[in-house]
Amino acid sequence: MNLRESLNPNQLEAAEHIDGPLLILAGAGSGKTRVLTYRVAQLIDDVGLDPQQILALTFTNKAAKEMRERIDALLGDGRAPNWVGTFHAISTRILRREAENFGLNRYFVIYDGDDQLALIKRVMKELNLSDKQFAPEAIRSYISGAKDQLINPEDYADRGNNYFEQNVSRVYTAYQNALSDNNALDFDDLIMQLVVGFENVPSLLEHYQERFQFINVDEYQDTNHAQYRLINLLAKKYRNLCVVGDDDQSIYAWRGADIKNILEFEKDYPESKVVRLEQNYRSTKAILEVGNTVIKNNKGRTGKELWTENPPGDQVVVIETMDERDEGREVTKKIREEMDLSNRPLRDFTVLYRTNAQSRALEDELRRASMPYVIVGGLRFFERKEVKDILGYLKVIVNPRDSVSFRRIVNTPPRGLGNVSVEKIETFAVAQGLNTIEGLVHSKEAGLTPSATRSAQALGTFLADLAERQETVAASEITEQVIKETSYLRELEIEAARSVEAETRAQNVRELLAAVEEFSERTDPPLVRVFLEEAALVSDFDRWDESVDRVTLMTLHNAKGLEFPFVFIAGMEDGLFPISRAMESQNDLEEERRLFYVGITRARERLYISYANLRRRFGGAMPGIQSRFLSEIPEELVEKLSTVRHPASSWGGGGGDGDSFGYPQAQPQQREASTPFGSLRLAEGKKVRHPVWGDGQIMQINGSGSNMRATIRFGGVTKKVMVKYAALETIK
DNA sequence: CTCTCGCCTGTTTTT
DNA sequence: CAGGCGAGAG
Repeated sequence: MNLRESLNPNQLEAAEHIDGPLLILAGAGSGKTRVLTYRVAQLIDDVGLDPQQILALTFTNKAAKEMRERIDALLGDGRAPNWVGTFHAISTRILRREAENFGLNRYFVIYDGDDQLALIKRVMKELNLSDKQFAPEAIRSYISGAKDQLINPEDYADRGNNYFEQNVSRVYTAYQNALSDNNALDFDDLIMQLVVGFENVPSLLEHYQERFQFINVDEYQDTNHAQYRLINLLAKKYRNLCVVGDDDQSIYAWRGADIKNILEFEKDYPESKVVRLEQNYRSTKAILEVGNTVIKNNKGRTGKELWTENPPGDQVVVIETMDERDEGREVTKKIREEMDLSNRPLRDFTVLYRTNAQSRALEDELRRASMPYVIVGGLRFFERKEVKDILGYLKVIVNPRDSVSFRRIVNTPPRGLGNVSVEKIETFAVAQGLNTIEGLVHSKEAGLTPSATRSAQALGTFLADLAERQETVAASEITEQVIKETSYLRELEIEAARSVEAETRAQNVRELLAAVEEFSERTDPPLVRVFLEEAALVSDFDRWDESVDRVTLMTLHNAKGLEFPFVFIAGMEDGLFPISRAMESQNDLEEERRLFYVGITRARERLYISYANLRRRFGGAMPGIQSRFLSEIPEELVEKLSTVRHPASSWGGGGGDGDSFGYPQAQPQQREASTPFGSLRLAEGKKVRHPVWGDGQIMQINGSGSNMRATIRFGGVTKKVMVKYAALETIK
């Protein structure tokens, strides 16, 4: 392995740094994975470190896998470190190993967002909190936020809270107890419990500090406080901590990521070395310049300016389209053109968008054009109803205390065990100190109707039998038995004859079966609980096989860390991107801009950006006004295309109010304004009442959502108002 | 107890 | 438009 030949001077400086903290500020496409892998390989090969002393943390399994493989390839002798994984996977691994020391049961199950919500709803019911008054989803996100901040229920209760938070606090306390009763941890717990555990048991922390003398963290700008703390604890003793990140690509503030972690790294580790990687190896000069100019509009960044020796490349293409279908057609057309022009495979193309819902129209058009595609993300495979149903059985088998899964499966498919019976069984089980399976088996004593008793006992026996055999039998066999016994697949297949959805669901079940079989073949021993672990921690993104030749569709968030020769960013409209909720605060808007930056910098050769003048959402239509971000792109770097017929005079001229991109904006009849008082539908010509100026007529509307401005004539005077602040009401 | 119908409401992003 | 939820019938 020759570092000198493979790396540029800055990369080399980072890769050769051995002792002490290291911060690598790595711009998009600057080869950070390369540096990271070389560094680790070097630590092992040249410095002679035991690979097991190295810990490497990533955010996706895919990134972890890639890193492991690349290190392996460099070393070429199978000595690659074993502790390379996502925060969640590594934490889980330690938690299970040390469960007894942390006061946990090592067979805990992992609850995803769905399970969390189900449990929260139940807890709320027990507390007599109306889910109308307090949205369970909102409570869930508050609790999740608290855990990201390492705030436990007691601390949460002690903070000066408002009324809503006081109720969150009650739920949080009860929810946490319920989790423990269920022997379950939610996603956020995986990190938090480990931190808490380490803090409570110093000897254990010390053990792991000794074990992991060299720690690497990828995407450091995305760490939240709990993750930060975890790293901090582990690295405290030897301070051999290498973090890599890019503050310009921080796009997860909404889930607790704290950009301060990277900005203040040097404060935390004053002796640290800082290396900047600013040479970009990925994109053309044009693309990079577009990215640079856009991101410059953000304040509060460490300030990098990427450069490249790559060719200048083509202008960025901005396409105006009529509506989302037209946009889909246009994207398809451009892909075909590029393919024909330079003989490119489909896998060279990706279409990125802000919200998952946008994939639909794109899919329709791709399908119509018979262009194979794959959607990465969206509703995750392991979160689909039918898949979760089957997994629910497995979860109960592994952990019969899991009442969330128990409730899910006890009457799925219907077996005559309704609410009344289930509650009787549960009350009985709790009173007798039995788990759910035992409760079923002994349900004769629970006071059910005779037919319900029979049903419950049959289910109980079935589950107990599988639970008993789970250590000796492959996960695939257990899953097959569940599917057979419940007739789950058979029912779906019968239904599939007349319903397309049923066919899809049947396929998902078959795919699950295939996944368990694949797992059972490659794992030894192929235990159910290990399979469940994988299912819980593997995202759809990780399952994506990029070697198959097809167009990739995904959200901009999912695209981070990837690159494609041809990138399309669709739905470039105000209110959609930037998303309306983010348009009011500077911070949120800057995060949206970073997201745009991430999108731009995915492209190697060619970047297409499109927007639609009309976008159907829900039932109705929303006018599409081109995104404010478009005006931040220097005109000379842009080639404008449009499928919309314009009067010749409208072209290229500074149309109207100056914030336009040179296109005449669509003038649809109605636009929706969001105001603190709710949404308001306005249209030009409509009459409105203003609290100060009285009645008037709308002459012109600019912007949309919370940014809508209207020009209104009140008698003789014309006023421009910000709809959000004007407290208008419509009148006949 | 189960199923179906119709109403309501909601789309940001995810480990 | 779709998925969730409550009410009411069988």
